Amino acid sequence: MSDRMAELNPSQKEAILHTDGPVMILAGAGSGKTRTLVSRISYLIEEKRVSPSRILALTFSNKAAKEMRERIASMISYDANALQMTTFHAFCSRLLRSEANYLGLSRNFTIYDTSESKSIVKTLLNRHGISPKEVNPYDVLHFIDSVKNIGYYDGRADKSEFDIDFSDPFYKYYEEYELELHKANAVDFGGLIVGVLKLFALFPEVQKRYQDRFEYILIDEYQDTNRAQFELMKLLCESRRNVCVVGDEDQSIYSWRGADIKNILDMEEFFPEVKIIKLEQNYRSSSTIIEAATSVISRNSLRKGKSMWTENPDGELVTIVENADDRKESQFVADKIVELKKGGSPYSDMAVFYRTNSQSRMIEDALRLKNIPYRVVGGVKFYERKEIKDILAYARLVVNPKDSLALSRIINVPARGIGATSLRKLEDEAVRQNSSLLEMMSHLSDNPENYSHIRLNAKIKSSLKQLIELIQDLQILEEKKTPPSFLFEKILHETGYWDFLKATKDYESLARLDNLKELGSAIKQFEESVQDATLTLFLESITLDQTNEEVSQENGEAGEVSLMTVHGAKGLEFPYVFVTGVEENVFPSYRALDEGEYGEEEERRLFYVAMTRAMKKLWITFACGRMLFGQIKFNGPSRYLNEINPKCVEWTRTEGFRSQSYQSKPDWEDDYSQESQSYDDMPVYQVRAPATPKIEKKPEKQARYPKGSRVSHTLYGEGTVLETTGFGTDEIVTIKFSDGAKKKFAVKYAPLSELAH
DNA sequence: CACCGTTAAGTTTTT
DNA sequence: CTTAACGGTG
Repeated sequence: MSDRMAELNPSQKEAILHTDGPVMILAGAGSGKTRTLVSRISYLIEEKRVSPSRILALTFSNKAAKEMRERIASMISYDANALQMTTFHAFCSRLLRSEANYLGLSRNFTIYDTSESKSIVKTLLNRHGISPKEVNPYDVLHFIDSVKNIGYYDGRADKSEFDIDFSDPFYKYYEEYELELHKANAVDFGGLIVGVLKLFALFPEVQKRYQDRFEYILIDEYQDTNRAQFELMKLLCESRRNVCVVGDEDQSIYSWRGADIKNILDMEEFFPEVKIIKLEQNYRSSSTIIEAATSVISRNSLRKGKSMWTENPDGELVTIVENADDRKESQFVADKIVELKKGGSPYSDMAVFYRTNSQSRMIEDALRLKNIPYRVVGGVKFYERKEIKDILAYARLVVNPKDSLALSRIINVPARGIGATSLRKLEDEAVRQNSSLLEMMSHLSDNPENYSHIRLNAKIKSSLKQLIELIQDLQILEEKKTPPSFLFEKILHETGYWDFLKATKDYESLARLDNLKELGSAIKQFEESVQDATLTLFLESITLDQTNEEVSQENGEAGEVSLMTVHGAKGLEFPYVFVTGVEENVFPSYRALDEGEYGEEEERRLFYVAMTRAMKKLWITFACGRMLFGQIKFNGPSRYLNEINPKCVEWTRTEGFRSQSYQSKPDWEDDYSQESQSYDDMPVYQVRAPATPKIEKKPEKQARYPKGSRVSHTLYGEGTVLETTGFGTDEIVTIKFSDGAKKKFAVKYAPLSELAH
């Protein structure tokens, strides 16, 4: 007991000892949140003698769940496995499987991921004769998703409580979509949560069972929960009200998935007796980094207001590095890593962050060139590869014969002569009969005489029969609890998939064979690590936990540099951090900027998360030109760079700029007095003219760079304008540079300046 | 029905 | 740069 408390500050202790009744812990970045949570759980178990099986800890991400589970295991002597510590989605999935019959599901239901949901929406639209160009499937899917995120489900009694336009044509698609999923014995991500809400509402005795079971409930990453999850929490803790939520509104970065800041604000409304504890002391970062991050986040208006402080030393300045292009940027990062390594720091102390997964490629190239070991966290979409999805579709069909989406995916893979036209005929017939595709097909196969209206040639009929028999064989084996790995091998070979890949002897097919072998070992590994490993559970783990168990070959003491998106970095910390691609339209992303102020604030929180991962030293890099969609774009430095308290940063530039006239360093020193204590009220200084000017310039009738002008370009040097079209923001110029190269630019984006004649 | 090549467009983040 | 979608040919 004394051990556990010795290193904790008073607020942390309070958070641990205040076990009964609702508690909300507002924990700033690096304030020892996980340590506090873990100590709280072990205190409950060891001091308050609460059985581990009666504690439920829900997190948002698998990573967080895993980390907490490991830390708990090392802290308590009890069996940590009895502890329910999972993500909301995994918890709900398991709950729904064991109570499936109540909702008319089978316990082998399939979980559809986003791309599968999208396919369903597409077929629905198609059925209405609507092309994806007329109605964007994403918009429909987004509507459906938001309906579920606020906790609505079809047939809810308190309909009017929900801000949904029930006459919206999209609502009709929602209803059809739900029906379609139900027919397929499938549930999507949102449906997992809402399914439990519905179950509890319809069957109070079931709710009671779970209420009684969990004496203490903890919720981590509370700022990322949506309304549906909030309601789930309420339903679970209703009787005892022993709920502890931990979050930080400044790190809320999932509003696009329905995360609702209201969950933090409403906590007091629903639990008036809630004890609010703030953890504001940061133990992670240097004081300079804290100050830099605070100066950025304080510009957000949507926050409860928390003041972070630290006793840590000042440390080094944050370095902002300007690069000519994304390649130079990656090279800078690689060079710096080499330098740090020479200085004695292990690779595992360093991390490189980026906004989007696609940005990792160039960084990987640069690291590989210098033989720097690295691991990409999250990014690799192993389970999104065609061959993997194909084989898994077979597996899904075996487990859940109603999964018509899976069947239509593999009906002609490998090629069986059943093309789009035949498939359409079969699907139409299944819809007509209101049965699943597989069910209809096996009727057809058994009694072909009843299906003379479907014109299919003999070859197709026989290959259908073969396919159905294979699936039925596999189903029998599956029911007999045959090990998943055996089923996998059988699928791979008896479908002819393996031979079909083997026959095509190109480089790509070889890689696919390798991937399938890897899938095989993943299944083996799953079998060994989970008791009662079924194919259903394996498939579930794939959709719900995409954090591939990266086969990290430990590189002795030095470890590996970690590469990940900023979203993936949440909850982690590293002594040396590089935040890359900090440019307008990248970070903040152009997509978020479309959403206006709300999107801008969310990206700012994301940037704040990125900065606060760093312990000792933080580099923020941006590239002047970046390859995007196969084109070089000039976005200019991110607006957030201007928001960092200039006292905390130093600016540098790497080589590679052709033009000497280009000046980027702000002249802050002049306007920004050293003695100024409060920078919050200071205006935002321009690094240079922003790429997309906020203030509309009065429309110029004349082109800025008429034909024949002499101009200078940051990257390509000096040149002459050959042709000019448009004016104002639409102005396009074609420039011939001194080295003879001709290039076309949008004046709005290109870093051009005029040269005197 | 299968297999090219061409063209157009692009959610960014994750359960 | 990627991928989906389309159109033409065998």
